[in-house]
Amino acid sequence: MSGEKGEIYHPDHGHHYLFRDVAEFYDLSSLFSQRPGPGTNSLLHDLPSIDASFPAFADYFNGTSDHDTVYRSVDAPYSSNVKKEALHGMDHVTDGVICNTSSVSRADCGTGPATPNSSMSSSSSEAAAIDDCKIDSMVLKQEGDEEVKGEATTKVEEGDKAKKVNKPRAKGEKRQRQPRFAFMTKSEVDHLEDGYRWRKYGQKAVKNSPYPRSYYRCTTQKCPVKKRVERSYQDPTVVITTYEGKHTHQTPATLRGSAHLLAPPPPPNLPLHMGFHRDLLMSHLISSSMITAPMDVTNPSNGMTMPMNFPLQPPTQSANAPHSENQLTEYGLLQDIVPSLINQP
DNA sequence: CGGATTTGACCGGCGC
DNA sequence: GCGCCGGTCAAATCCG
Repeated sequence: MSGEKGEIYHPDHGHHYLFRDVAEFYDLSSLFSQRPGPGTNSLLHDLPSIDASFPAFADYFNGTSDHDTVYRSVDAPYSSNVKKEALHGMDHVTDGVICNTSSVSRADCGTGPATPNSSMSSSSSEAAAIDDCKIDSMVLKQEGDEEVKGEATTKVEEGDKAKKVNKPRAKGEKRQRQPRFAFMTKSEVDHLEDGYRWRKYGQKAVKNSPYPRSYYRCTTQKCPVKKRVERSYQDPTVVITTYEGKHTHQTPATLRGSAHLLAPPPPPNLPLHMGFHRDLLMSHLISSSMITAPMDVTNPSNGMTMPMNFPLQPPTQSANAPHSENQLTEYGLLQDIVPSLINQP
């Protein structure tokens, strides 16, 4: 494992949680599967910069995960390794995830047809969006879950105040904010295809940013999921996509109008609900992990507000190359990396 | 013509 | 209390 890395960022707290390889990513993603009830999970509560009540990582997409957690904070010095090690005892990463994801990712970012196994590939548009490999990087960003944060939440960040609706509501009734999860993606396209169908319902100018924020709703009936898309004013090449809520349906975008493109169900050894989000995340992860490292470290205005002086593997060759070259080399790198992912123990 | 997008208005929370 | 601002609504418009 070399060179793969990424971040999970908690904007409320201003901390990034780094992972250096895919194994660590899954450890990290496990973090988001921690959905402790009140009074549980004291280990996580002890950690300096992450909320123990994060909803399941996977839940933002299509289901739940069974992972447990390990992570790292950039701000909090890596000395949190102590806790990390303590948390390692909780790990029980699900098997089979990486393998399937990798194949999907390769297909999604390759030039050939997507693998039929991929739920991502089921949407021609999204496949195209990812196929062109405009997505250079990604940061995973957790915005917290007010519903489960409870007392642990002390302050809600700007933009995290999804609380009002114009529809009349019962007296004193507050809108319950759904769990949120945000990606920071280096991409030329604002609205990244993610396998679901979205309807834009609003656009607002963002304070202190020249770029507007767009609001989307999942078009699936009764699905409460929304997402916001905006560009980072610090780095216009970075798109911040924030998901809110949890899809109530299993099948992504292909539900409508493209039944012929529907991917076959995932292999029986994989939970159905793991299909899409895993594919998406990993496709992003893989592309980003190979490309963004040097930029993240050297470019202070790339949309990440945190210093990037974390210990990382040396950049890949593409990492030092200009973006265009990155995009060119990504295919090969991606294909190179896939076997290593598959072979993860 | 139906669905998606645009865009100005409106609502409500929050800070001062 | 007031103004700012994020989020949403909904009519108008666009588009396939």
